[in-house]
Amino acid sequence: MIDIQLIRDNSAEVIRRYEVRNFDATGPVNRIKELDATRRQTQKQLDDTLAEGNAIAREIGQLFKTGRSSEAAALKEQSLLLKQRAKDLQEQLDMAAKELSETMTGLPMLPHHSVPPGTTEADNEIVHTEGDLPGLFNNAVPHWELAGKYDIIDFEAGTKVTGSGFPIYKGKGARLQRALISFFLDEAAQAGYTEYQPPLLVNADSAFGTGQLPDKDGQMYHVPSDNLYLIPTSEVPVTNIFRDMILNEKDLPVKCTAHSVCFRREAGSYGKDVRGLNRLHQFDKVEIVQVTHPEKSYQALDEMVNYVTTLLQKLELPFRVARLCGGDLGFAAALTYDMEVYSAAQKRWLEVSSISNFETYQAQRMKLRFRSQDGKNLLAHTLNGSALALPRIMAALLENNQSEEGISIPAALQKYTGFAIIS
RNA sequence: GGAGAGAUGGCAGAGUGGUCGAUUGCGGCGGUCUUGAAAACCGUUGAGGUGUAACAGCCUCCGGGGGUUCGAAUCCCUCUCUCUCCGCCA
Repeated sequence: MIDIQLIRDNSAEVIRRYEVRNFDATGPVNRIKELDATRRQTQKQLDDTLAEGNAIAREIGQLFKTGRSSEAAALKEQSLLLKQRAKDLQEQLDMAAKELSETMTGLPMLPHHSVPPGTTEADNEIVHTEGDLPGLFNNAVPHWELAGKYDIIDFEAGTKVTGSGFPIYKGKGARLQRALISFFLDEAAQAGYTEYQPPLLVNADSAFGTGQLPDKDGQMYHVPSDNLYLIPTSEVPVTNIFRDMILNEKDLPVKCTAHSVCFRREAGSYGKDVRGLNRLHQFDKVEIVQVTHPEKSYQALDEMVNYVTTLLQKLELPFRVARLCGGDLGFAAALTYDMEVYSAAQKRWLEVSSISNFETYQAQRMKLRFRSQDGKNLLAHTLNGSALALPRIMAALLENNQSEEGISIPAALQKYTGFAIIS
């Protein structure tokens, strides 16, 4: 949710900035201005009515105290009239406030100035590429074949036990998965992130706070008997730890990391996107989350991109960094960098991390504030990124490191796996 | 799942229909004292909205929602959550 003050101050500028998302905000913005004015005006009338009622009630109290209760009848009648008027005004106010809130939450985050124009991922701006692009991988076998060859991931068993998109890792495959989780968590701890183990189910308030509800309702698994949602990412429980909080400025930035299993319904996905490990209903991910001072959030975003870069370097995977264009930018994000690794057999880039600055979008929804040095309560900025999502890292490791002898494990991981090769 | 108790400001804990946004203690902040610190003493200290040049003023909020009343933190209904006991159980 954007700050309504921006619309009050300069609505034309707001509309202009939305253009990079290919979004015409004229209608909603003008409606918001109307509703905002109505709301304030009605609020004033209501307050005055209530003030008058309070004065009369006090007066009646005095009459009772001094034993002149018989004189209160006229005042009581007047009070009842005011009460009815207040009720009507309250209804008007509620209607305006409700529509205002709905219209506000219907607006995506204002894009950062650096967001490039464009409509699809083809328009994303590649800001960095690193590592040897493996031309030598002409005979590379895709990971779903390697998985069977070395008996490390059983897709069929997963389909039988649950359904498609729920693979079962086995033997060295399971061990490699566990190694990656430990590696990522240890690295994050070293970079100053505090480790959390959050719940995998969240309530509706939390899902609203980070922006999954109401818009991405269908992407989450829902448990109706308890009205809880399986988390699509640990961003949801971790960021919501700070919901309805006023932090001290000196406690910023807050840096958290968490491993969790993630659940996504992925309704509407098909084809090569869902082959093998490319897109799953259940997968593991280590996430990093920051809550920062508004003036330092872009510095934090750069720091997070740099941090994920070091992970990919240690895993010796070729990768590139893309700044998402307006059309590809998520609803809640002001600026997002995608990190993509090259997958030798599929010969394409796989997104393994998405690092976003939400500015006040989530903070506004969850009332996450901090007390500044001059005593004001201001909205904080929230950011998060994958560091990293496991399945596609696994896919790239398998495909890129294959040889006649087997699949070699990057040096940085060997102390976690306890083996150097899968053969 | 069954029975009972409870939910008040950062925390602890009063308040049971009429200036109660709420006594008090702790904590926090500012000050006096001190070379400095501690102790002591004095003052200050919730959030949101509206309003103002800035103050002031006004409104709302005592877990959520609804009701009774001229007037509710206080009475009634309902939901949620927490605690204790029993049952079940990794």
